[in-house]
Amino acid sequence: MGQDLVSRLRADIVSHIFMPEAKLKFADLTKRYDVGIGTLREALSQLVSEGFVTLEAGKGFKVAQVSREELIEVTDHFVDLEKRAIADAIAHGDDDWESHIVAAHHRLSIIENLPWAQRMERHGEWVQRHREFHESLVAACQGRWLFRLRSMMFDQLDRYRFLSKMSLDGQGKKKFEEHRLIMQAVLDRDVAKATEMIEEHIRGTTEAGLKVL
Amino acid sequence: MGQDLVSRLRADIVSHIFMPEAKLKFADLTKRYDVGIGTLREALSQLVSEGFVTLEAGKGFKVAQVSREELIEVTDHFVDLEKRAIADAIAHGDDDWESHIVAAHHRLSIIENLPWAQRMERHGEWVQRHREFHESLVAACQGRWLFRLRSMMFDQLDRYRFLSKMSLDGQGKKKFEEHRLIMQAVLDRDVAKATEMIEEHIRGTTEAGLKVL
DNA sequence: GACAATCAGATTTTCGAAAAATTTATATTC
DNA sequence: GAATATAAATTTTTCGAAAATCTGATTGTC
Repeated sequence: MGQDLVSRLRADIVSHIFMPEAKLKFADLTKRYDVGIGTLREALSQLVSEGFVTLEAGKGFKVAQVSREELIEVTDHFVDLEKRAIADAIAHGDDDWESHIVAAHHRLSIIENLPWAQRMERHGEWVQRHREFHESLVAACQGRWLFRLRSMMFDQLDRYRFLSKMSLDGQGKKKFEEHRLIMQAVLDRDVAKATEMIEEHIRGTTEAGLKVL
Repeated sequence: MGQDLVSRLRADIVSHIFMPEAKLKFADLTKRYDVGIGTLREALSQLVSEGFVTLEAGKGFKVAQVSREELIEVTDHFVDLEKRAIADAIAHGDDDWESHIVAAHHRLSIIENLPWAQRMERHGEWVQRHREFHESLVAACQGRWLFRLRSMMFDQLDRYRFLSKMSLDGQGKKKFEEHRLIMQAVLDRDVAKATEMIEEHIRGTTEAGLKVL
């Protein structure tokens, strides 16, 4: 399915299998993903609007750059949007929303509790479950564009989260504890605490990323 | 060129040539725009990420809905982002930026000074020049994502601007004067006044749109 | 040697035909 | 007559060949 190809491409860009500014040639990609040129082109042009890929007319597709400046800006936008989305979700969330959060957190904690080496092996899964956990927190957000914009920024941060993975080694346990506390604050419907913790959580990761860039 | 097709499609959606929720069939579109299916698909999938079109797997493309709720939400996001972008642009803009604003305003005023009937005839051009004027105001904005997000919301508002066109009949002169005053405030580097005026300018149009929806 | 023109190879872009899927219409059964 | 199954028609989706474009090397000229 098409949407799945977009996700696979994005995942490969996020995990730096395709390095920033690398050329994305159709000849290579059709082999790697076993799809036709047209299908690929459609997926890539979607990633252009998402900001992961750039397209220069006649010169083809390239992986978008990463930079300190962008990381800082994206972090600021994400923190701002995420706080609002969390508040919105806490205001509107029901029992179903709560139980989905608990479930997503459990799935994430299974990987986060693994020994370091194993956790690294399953980094792709971690990214996925981490995304799902954070998304579950704001799933009850009523503002559709608020949700959309914050998800866009979250996806962008995923690229930098991978970079910070290296300088993050010792911090695994700390991040894990933060996830639990954020969940608790959200379930307690404590907007002030939840937003404050989220901000600290995100900015901490960004700090680590800035060290590598 | 591909990008141009995206613009033409967007313009036709904005101007309600394709009504909200209307099905976008390839058979029709290939004739209308005289391009192949693949090219069309690429353009449409870009409009999906922009939020103008929806895609249900296997069921094809449809024009995205419009609603009071969305208009209100998009307005709020746009006002917020535009104010920040204007402040950013005023902080960084140079002489070149200023002169582009004056030029864009002049081009817009040529159409806005036309008698009502003629102005309506050239509504497509007005939309384009109106976009260019507003974009020129924030062109010096350094935050690339701030610029991007605000442009996204501006494009969304274009859909509703068309709706408000009808209930706007008497207000043409007022809007024209507002554009001049906003330009003046920006050129004076008066952030407080510029942001205040922009907000009033936008919310006024949204009010008109809400009457129709 | 510096610069422009030319050409071959590689890459992107476009297109429409074939395959897959969905919807609509028709027939069959209870 | 309603419900289900079958067939036809419509529409979407995929794919790769052909056209257009770009890149880089080679040749020729000043």
